[in-house]
Amino acid sequence: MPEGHALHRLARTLRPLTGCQVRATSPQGRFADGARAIDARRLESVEAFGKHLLLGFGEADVHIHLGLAGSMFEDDPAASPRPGVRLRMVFDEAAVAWNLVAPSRCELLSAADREALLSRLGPDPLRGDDPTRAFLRISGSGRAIGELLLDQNVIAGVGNVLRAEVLHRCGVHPARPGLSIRRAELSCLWETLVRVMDRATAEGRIITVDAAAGVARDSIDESEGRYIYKQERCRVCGAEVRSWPLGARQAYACELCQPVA
DNA sequence: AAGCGATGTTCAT
DNA sequence: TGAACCTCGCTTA
Repeated sequence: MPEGHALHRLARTLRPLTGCQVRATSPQGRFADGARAIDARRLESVEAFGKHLLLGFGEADVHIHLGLAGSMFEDDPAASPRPGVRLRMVFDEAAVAWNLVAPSRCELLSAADREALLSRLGPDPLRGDDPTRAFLRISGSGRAIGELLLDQNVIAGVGNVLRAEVLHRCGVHPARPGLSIRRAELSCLWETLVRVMDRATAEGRIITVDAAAGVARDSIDESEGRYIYKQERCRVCGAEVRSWPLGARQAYACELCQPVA
């Protein structure tokens, strides 16, 4: 289940296929027209912006958003795809096939559509973007920082796990209004996002707790690799973690490490 | 076998 | 503010 790092990781994996010709189909049928439109074209570009993946095929981009349940996986070009595959792209020159399952979005975008999408997204910590715009949005808003972080137009790529972990790392309570967040806290939030998301892109999962001495990082269980998300107790101070709905998702906070004032 | 939640978003009310 | 949607895996029976 993908936050921004998963899409950037996917983009990194797919990018070497640039230049290859595609055979595109929609076994499930719901992207039949789109598959026909890109069939036999060459993949020209692969880019991730926040949680959005854009595959350039000539004049149109395929726009993929995995949503909550979507995934992409690789298999053998000779394998018969399962019926639920929305888009299957076979790259014969690379002897590989890529399958898209259960996306919330899979559509063709014109250049204008692409521009419209990108212009509304906030800066992306994984693209080396300048955070100034995000800082201004937050400083000027009375909405809770926990809501603002999930707003893709404020910062692109942050999901519920990153929200919880980054606010905790920086000692910022999710319910504090954006305009109460101090400059140093804004910088901390952005720098922590960059660091955690870079690492998550490399490792394929969001692990924020450092490995103990002598413990191989690979052996850290995902649920134990986080300070607060879905934890019963804060992994820094041991206090009970409070959890409540905020901005349509469940927020988590340690009221000792993240004072409301 | 059935139900529910999940790292997400959009649309309807 | 809430429901719908996409799929899968985990829990519950």
